[in-house]
Amino acid sequence: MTDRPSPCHCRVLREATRRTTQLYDRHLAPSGLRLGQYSVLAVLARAGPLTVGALAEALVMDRTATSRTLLPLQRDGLVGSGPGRDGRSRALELTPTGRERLAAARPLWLDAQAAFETAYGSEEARDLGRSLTRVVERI
Amino acid sequence: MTDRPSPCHCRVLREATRRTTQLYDRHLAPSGLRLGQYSVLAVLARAGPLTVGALAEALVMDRTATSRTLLPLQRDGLVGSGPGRDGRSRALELTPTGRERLAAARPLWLDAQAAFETAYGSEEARDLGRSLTRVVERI
DNA sequence: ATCCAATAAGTGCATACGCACATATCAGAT
DNA sequence: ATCTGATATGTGCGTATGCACTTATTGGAT
Repeated sequence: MTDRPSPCHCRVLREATRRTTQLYDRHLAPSGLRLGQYSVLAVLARAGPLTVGALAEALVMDRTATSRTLLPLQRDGLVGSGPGRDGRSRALELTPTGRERLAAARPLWLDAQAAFETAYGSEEARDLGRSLTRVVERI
Repeated sequence: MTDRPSPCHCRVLREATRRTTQLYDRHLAPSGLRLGQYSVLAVLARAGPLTVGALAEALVMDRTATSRTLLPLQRDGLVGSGPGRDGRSRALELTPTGRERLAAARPLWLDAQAAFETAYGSEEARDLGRSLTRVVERI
């Protein structure tokens, strides 16, 4: 019995993520936000003013990628940046417009979340979430 | 008790995928391949000549995204395309160079796969793979 | 006061991803 | 032979992602 190596963990992660992102993006489309942008706004709404680095850490994202993800959000006036405590850092926070857009998008996100759980199973979804959180902690 | 909605399934998927992709890409770096490119070559090596559409389906990827993912691989001579049975379709297959690169990258991929399993747990990794496969099937 | 390692962020470059739309081809109905 | 709906692919556009490298500040050591 020649042990075949297990299927690529990274590949199946990416495949599941592509499918799931499409589902969420379809639901969020009327809000004009993508899932990634919704996540940024949600973090800023909950965790108050953040530096780029802190936001990146919260999103488990590269700092420079976060920086660029912010560009369209700042361009559209959803996120504003004031001076940080340093001359180095910026303090990012939602604008009033940003709060409105987030509020408008939230029911759509809830729909997407519900659609995922209906299709996949609520229990299983909870377990999957725990498993993925462990991936972030350990990898 | 106000039921807070569960954490965003899509967000945690994306976060885990970002981390994991970085791990695999670091391991694969000496081969000059990214994990996504390695996946393309691996599918073509196993499933013989494929059309763009069939490759996209195998990778659970949008057709047009697949098309563009192929560009650097074709530019670098790792994937070749002959005429398909139709005048419409192309038949994609590995070039000899592509087979060499894939063979060279495979031990690096095995390292990455092993690193993931060591950090995350082999059993848990297998379960996670099954869960993610179900996501692809159901979402 | 000056210098330097550490910190926060931005740039250049390349790949990754998908939607809306356009183009080419084919297979079957007429 | 022709028309038409289906099929296979490509393009324009915009966002997503991260590495290597650079710039600006800062806090402390001298």
